[in-house]
Amino acid sequence: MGRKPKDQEESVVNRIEELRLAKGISRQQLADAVGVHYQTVGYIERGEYSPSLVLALQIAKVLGTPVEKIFKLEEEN
Amino acid sequence: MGRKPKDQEESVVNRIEELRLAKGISRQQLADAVGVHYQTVGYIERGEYSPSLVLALQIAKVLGTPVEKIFKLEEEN
DNA sequence: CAAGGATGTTGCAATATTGCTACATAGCAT
DNA sequence: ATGCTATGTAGCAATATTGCAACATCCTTG
Repeated sequence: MGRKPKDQEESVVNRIEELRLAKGISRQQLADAVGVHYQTVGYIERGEYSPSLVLALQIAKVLGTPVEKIFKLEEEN
Repeated sequence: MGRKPKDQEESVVNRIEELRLAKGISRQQLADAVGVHYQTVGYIERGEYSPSLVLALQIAKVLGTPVEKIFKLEEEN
């Protein structure tokens, strides 16, 4: 599928790289664990994409951390 | 924007209607609170769409319930 | 019977997300 | 230097998500 990662209103920040490194796994391993491409993980870590809910739930499960602790909304209040 | 709600691998179930009614608010009110269309809330409640992560986080915030308690992955294990 | 609110459903357009391929760099080992 | 791994970056195609308009039904309430 696909397109190129682009703009998108700068809506979510995440701590997945930090948590991933704490578990000592690579992007490729995390990608395999949740069933996506390693580039997709990269785009999400850099904040170029905010993931779908399913993907976010799977990542949270693998990292053993609740969704709200990993992803935080910006432009709050 | 748009297209029509379609297939999509049946991936997530949710309890947002239950929680919304418990708060006594309509779809329109929930939609206003999170900044989407009321039809969008309908599609999500019926499971025709799984929302984006941002929308899921906003809904969870409005309903005062963590994301994992509202949305559950299917086809687990 | 109006009139209105909440909801369901369909259609089309615009944008976001993902898969996948290909190429680049840097580091670390052999 | 050659290889391998991890990562960044770009493009294209396919699909998912959202906005929005128009219509419907079902329930109230006047």
